[in-house]
Amino acid sequence: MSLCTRGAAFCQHIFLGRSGINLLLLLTICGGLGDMNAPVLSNIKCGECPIRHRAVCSRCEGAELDILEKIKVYRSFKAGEQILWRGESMDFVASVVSGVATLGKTLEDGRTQMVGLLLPSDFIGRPGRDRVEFDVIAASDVTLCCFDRKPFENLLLVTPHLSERLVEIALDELDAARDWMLLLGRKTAREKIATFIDMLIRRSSLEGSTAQNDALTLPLSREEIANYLGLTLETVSRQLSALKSQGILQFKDRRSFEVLNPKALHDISGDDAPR
Amino acid sequence: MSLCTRGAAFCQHIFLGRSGINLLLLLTICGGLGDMNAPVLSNIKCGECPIRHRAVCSRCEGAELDILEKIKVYRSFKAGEQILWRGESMDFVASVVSGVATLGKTLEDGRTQMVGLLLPSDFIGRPGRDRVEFDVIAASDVTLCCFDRKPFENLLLVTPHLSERLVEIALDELDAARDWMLLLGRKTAREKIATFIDMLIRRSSLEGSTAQNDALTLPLSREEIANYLGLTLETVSRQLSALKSQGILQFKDRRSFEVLNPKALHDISGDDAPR
DNA sequence: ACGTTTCCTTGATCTGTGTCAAGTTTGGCA
DNA sequence: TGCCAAACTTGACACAGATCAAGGAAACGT
Repeated sequence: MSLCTRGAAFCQHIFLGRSGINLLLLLTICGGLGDMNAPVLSNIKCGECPIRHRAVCSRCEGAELDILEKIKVYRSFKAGEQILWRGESMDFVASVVSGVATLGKTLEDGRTQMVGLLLPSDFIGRPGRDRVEFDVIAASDVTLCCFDRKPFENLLLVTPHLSERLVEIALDELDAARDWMLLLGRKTAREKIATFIDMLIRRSSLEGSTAQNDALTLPLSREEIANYLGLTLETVSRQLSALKSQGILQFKDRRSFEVLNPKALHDISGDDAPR
Repeated sequence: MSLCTRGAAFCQHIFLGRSGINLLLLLTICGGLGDMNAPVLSNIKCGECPIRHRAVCSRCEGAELDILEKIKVYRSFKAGEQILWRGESMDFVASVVSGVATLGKTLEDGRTQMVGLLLPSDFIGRPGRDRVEFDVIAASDVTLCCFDRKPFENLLLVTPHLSERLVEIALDELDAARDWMLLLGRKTAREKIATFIDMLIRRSSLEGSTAQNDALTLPLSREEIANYLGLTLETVSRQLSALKSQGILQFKDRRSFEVLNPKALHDISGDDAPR
């Protein structure tokens, strides 16, 4: 299926610039074949779901959870696959169960800026909006816990636990977006990189996972990091090398590394409290 | 009560070392004299309120409006006055009735980035959060329609028209923040200025006001524009001069100007559709 | 195992915007 | 009315980061 969606993207861009065709294909695929290349993980029981504590459903219990359990569908995407196109109407909302996805905007001439990073437990979609304002792309293999939009919106109306959490999530995103505006507008390349890694540390410590000795993995390629930070991939590479040669980071391979001096890193980031 | 909180914020800033003196003056004015210089406009009847059609109360009618009418208090601030301090607990929420306010974040060394611009009908404050994450400053004389936070939050719980609109507003802000991330991360100085003026045009055409022949007023100083766009004030000045000498803008004085060629301006902005 | 491709690093150079420094205009106030 | 401070403009120069270019290392398909 990943092949198909890519094909769709292709057609779309050639013929329409944006809209109809790929939707049709997407629909066919999802309805018809299911995810052939991207294995459809069988739905995990909500009770055993690894992202339950932070996801949109975190406040729901008992009967509410049973309903969600019934209408949810897991869906997987291969790394690089496009999950949603800008301007497309969005027929589902979802939580990220595993993997990393990016929200991106692009100028006509191809310059792109990432406007959000979706890590496990993050939410895609908004009540009352059916168009996405950006592209959503799987940065790694991604599994989503999807709900058809209409049923989900109906459920929202009668489930305060759900809508409350959703408002919270939206406001958190707004705060994050504003922090990022400060970064994009005023921080140096060095500060940007430090802030980014600092954020990875914070985020990974939140996931009650095995805090395996400060070992971390970059969820993005150099180019994607550049798009997230408003830099070029060369500058990202140089700054990472600088942090490495200063003994602040140590790389095991291109993607995984250890933070030898978290304090120094945070000082460089320019943010105040460790929060 | 606002006086006390301001006092607290004041001490904090003096001791932490960030732009002390003007705060002292500000305190004297606000605390000592009350808002003498900033005349408290007598409350306008909600029915006659100029921002009703877009503000948080826009969906309310009849009984709901009566309640709001009863708990609202107008409050005015002089240009330059600080309305809220970052980290301060926020004991009211408000709609901007007239004037312009800015949301700003500052790095330790004084670099600042504006993360939002509040024009008439825009809303300050969020349900479920009592701390502000940025400074709010009156860019011009400002009048706010304020509600004490607690009563307002209680009202939210029983007034779907209000909470729906509030969610909408939060999501609009999120979209705006993301557009701004693209601007900050990827646009050139020239494109930034063009986008900014383009936004002013759009915003002013929304206010059903007298569309007086494309005459517009910059709501911000050069330095404030620079902070909004992630530039320096010199660059802002140069880019405005460039647009002037290219016959795209014509200035009547430093703040008010006419757009001679809106099409060219929009093309420069790099955004796609005129929306 | 091999070639091919993709991703990453590093170097050399260029350029847009920041920085520093005068001037100039404007508006408020005595 | 004229002075003064604040706001703005303009110029000269510096520099962070972009761009252009070359090469290296890991991943992938055959």
